[in-house]
Amino acid sequence: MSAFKPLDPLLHSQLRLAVMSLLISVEEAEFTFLKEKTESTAGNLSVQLDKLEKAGYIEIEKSFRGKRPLTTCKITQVGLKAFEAYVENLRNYIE
Amino acid sequence: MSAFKPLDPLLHSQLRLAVMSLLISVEEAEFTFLKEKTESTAGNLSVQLDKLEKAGYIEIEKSFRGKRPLTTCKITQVGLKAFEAYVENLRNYIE
DNA sequence: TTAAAATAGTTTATAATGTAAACCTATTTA
DNA sequence: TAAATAGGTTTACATTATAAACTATTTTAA
Repeated sequence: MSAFKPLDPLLHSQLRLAVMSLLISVEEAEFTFLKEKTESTAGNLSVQLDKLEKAGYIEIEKSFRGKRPLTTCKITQVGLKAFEAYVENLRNYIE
Repeated sequence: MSAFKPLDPLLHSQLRLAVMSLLISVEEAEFTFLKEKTESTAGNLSVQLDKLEKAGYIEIEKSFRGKRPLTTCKITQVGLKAFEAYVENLRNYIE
């Protein structure tokens, strides 16, 4: 019942979890927005977004706003499911 | 309000979190009990218990049961506070 | 008008971390 | 008495997280 199931290592990471948490509520967010909200460095954020994308948890779209590059992220269905499963699992550890 | 405060790295670890979770409910547990419940290897558990002890989150007592070594762990007040703070913080990420 | 600073990131190097394999010592069993 | 079991610890390795350094473009200041 309250067995400790493995916690998805992709989500059990402070910054990636914060990113997913944000993406769940806004459903589309810019790189700079995520950077500000998570108070992370750009380098760290860039790396972690890549990992989430490679896992299929988020989609990253690169475009331009005016003349400047613009990176936009949104959560996928796979990502949403994974997040929910992670939270459900985690509850057995903290409740 | 829902800022992402840093998650205590000592607790944001699958095995250590499971151990703390167990110790909160039983308040005294043997090495082998923790090993079984967490389904960890002895080596891994040994290392993680050391870290928790060095942080002052648990107390480890070594004795003998009959002729065999017996390692008993219990959570400290510091550990309890840290766990509660961790969980409180974590809620901002997952709720 | 060109040097400096800012924007929006990516790549790379490093340090920390988690994990299991290998190891140790004593005890029990065959 | 040899082999297996109990109860761990130490160590080596591979994975990670993180920030520093870097790239490329654009805006601002002198």
